[in-house]
Amino acid sequence: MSEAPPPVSGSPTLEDVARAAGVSRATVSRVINGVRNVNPAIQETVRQAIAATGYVPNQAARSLVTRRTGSVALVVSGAGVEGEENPFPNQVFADPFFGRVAGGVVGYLRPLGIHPVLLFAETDAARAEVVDYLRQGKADGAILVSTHGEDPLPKLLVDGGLPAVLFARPPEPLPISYVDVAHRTGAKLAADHLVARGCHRVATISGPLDVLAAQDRLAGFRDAMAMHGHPYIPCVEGAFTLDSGAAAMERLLAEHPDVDGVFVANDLMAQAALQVLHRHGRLVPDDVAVVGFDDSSAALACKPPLTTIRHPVEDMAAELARLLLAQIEQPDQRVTSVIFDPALVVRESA
Amino acid sequence: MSEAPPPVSGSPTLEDVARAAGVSRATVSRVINGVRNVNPAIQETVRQAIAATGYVPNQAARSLVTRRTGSVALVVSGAGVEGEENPFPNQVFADPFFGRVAGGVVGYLRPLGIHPVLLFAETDAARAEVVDYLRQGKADGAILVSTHGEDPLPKLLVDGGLPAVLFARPPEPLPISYVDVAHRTGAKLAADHLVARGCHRVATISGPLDVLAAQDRLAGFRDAMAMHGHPYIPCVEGAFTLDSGAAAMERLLAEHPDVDGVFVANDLMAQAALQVLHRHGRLVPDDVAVVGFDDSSAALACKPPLTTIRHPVEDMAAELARLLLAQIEQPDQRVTSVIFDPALVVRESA
DNA sequence: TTGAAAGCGCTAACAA
DNA sequence: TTGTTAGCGCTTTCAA
Repeated sequence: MSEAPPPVSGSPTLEDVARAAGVSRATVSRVINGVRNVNPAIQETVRQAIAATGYVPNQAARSLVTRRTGSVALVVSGAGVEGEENPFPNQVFADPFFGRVAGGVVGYLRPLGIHPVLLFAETDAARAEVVDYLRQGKADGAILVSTHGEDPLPKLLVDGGLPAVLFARPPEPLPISYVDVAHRTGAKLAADHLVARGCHRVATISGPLDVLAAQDRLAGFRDAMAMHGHPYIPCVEGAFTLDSGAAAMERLLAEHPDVDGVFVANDLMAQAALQVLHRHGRLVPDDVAVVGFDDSSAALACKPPLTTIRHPVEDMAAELARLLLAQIEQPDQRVTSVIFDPALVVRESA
Repeated sequence: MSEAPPPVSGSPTLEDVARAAGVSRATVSRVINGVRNVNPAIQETVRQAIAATGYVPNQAARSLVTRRTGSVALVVSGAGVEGEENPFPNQVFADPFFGRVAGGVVGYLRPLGIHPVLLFAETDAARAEVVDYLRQGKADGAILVSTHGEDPLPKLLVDGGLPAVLFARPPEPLPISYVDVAHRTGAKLAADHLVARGCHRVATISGPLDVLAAQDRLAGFRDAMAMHGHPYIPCVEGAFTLDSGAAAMERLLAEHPDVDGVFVANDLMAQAALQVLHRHGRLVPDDVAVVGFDDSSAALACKPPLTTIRHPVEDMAAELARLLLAQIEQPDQRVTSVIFDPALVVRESA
C-alpha cells in the first residue's frame, strides 16, 4: 500500500495515475470514461491508482477537447426595461412557479451530475451576456423560463445556433423545442366542472389577450361551454395581476349580477375575484363558484381555497432538461415540443 | 472591410484573430486581457479583427492555463438525512431568506461577470459532489448557506483546502471566513424598544439553545434587560418553528399571566405567539407587545404586522461574495469575518 | 487491447 | 513593445 508519491505541486493528473498504475494516460482515460475494451485486471489496477492518488479529472482540460462543459444554464428571462433598478428580482425566488421549475430541472439533471448555472436576463445587456456565456462555452445550452411573452432572448439564441429550450410556446414561431401545457384542455376541465356543479350563468375573466396562453384558455373555455349548450360566455379581460382581477370581477358583477360561476384565467386574479365577491356579500361557492388556473401558492392562500387547474410543472421542467440534453447531443436534430395535460384540483371555491 | 475569411469550422480562435490583425496570438491575448504595453494603434487593429471575426474567448482553454473558471458555487447546505425523498427542496426557493441571499450574491457578482452555480447539499452524497465539483475546477470557490447548524460541509471544504465562505458563524471553530449578524445587538434593540414602550413584565421565547444564534439572542436580551433594571427575564425555549412558538407562548401565558412584553427569537414563532395571544383575548400591542427577529416574510403576514429585528441580508451576502473572491485571489490569507448590525423595524406589534 | 503522439485554445515566460 | 514557444491536462486518432 505504499506507492504514488504525492505529486510535487497541485493535484494529481492523469499522468500521475498512469505512472502509479504502470500504464499509459490513454488507458487511464479509457477506464475513467468507461470506454470498453479495457482488460478488467488493468481496470482494477487503474482504479486503485486513482484512489491512491486522489485523482480528480480536470474539467477545463476535458472541456477543451470534448467541447462540452457538462453544465447548462437555467435562465430566467423577461422583457425587462433597460437600466432597471433591481438587477436581480428577488421575487423570482419567491415565485413558487420558478421554484417548481428549478425543482424539476434539478431533479432530472442532478442524477446526471449536471448542475445548472443560474442566469438572469432582464435587460438587453444581460441577454447579450447570456449569449456570450454560451458562446464562451461556459455552458452547453440553456433552459429558458420567460416571464414575458415578447422576450427577445429565444430568438437571439436560435440565431446564434446555441442549444436552447423554452418553457412555454414562443409567441412567434421559432425553431426551438419547448414544453407547454394544454391550455384549452385545462379550460375545458374548468368548464366541465362548473357545469357539473350546476352553474348556469357562467362568465370568465381572461388574461391579457396578447398572450398566447390567455387566448388559448379563453378559447378553450368558450368551446367547452358551447359544447355544454352555452354558446356565449361573457368575458372581461384582465392582466394576470391582482388589481386587474379585482377590477374585472367588479365589472363582471356590474354587467352580469346573476353570474353563478366564473372561470378566472389565473390564480392571482381569482384570489382578487374572491375578495370582491366577499365584499359584495356573495358566498363562494354557493352563490358563485370560482375556478382558477395554475395552482400557484395563491390558490391555497385564498379564502376559500381555490379550485384550480394544475400544470405538471416539475414534469414539464424535467422534460425540458431532457430535450435540451438531446439537442446538445444532436444539434441538427429537428426541434421537438411536448404538451402536457393539466389536471383539475378541486378545493372549496367550486 | 473585406478580410478575415470565415474560419473553416467552429468558431474563430485567437489564431484567426491574430492572422486577421497581422499580429501574433500573444498580442491579441494581451489586448483581450487588458495587459498594458500594447501599442494603441495595434490595439485598435486587434479590436477590429475581433469584431470582424466575431471572436469569443474559449473559457476551457483559458481555465486550463489560468486555473480559474471565473465562477463560484452557491451552495444551499444542510444536515439533511441520507436518502431523503425530495432531492431538491422547493421550499428553499420559497424561503425569502434564501432569495435575499441570492439577490445579494448576484448583485455583487454579476457586475464582475461571475454567475453562481446553484448546488444543493442535503445529503452526504450531495456534499461529496460539492467537494468534487470544486476539486474538478468547475468553480473557484463556494458560498455556503447552511440551513442547519451541524452541517458537515464547511469542514469538508476547509479540510480539502477549497476556497469557501459561510453565511453565519460555524458552531465549531473553523478556519473559514464568514459573515454574521450581531445577534446580541439585535436582542438589545428589542429590549430597549420594549422598555421604551413601557413594558414592565417582559419575557422571551428563545430558539433552540444548541444553536449559537439562539444563545446569543437570549443572552443579549437578558443583558440588555438587566441594564434596564430587570435582572431576571423568564424564558421558554422554542425550536424556531410555528408549533413550538405556539406551545411556548401558551406556557408563558400560563406561568406568567401578567406578561406585557415578549421578545420572540424568530418571526415564525412570533407569528404563532400572536395567534395564541389573540385566542386568549390579549390585545397586541396594548395588552402584550411582541417583537420578533429576522424580518422574514412572516413578519408582514402577521396580524398585526410584526415589529422585528432585520438582518441586512443582501449586504451580508454581497460581503460574503467579496470575501470569497478575496480568498480565491489570496488562498493563504488569514480568514476574515464580518459582523453586521441588525436594525429594529417598528410595525404594529410593539 | 494498449501505447504514442497530436492537438484542443489559451496564457505566460522568455527572447528579441 | 512584440513574437516565439512551451506547456496547462485531457481525449482521441492511429499504430502496434
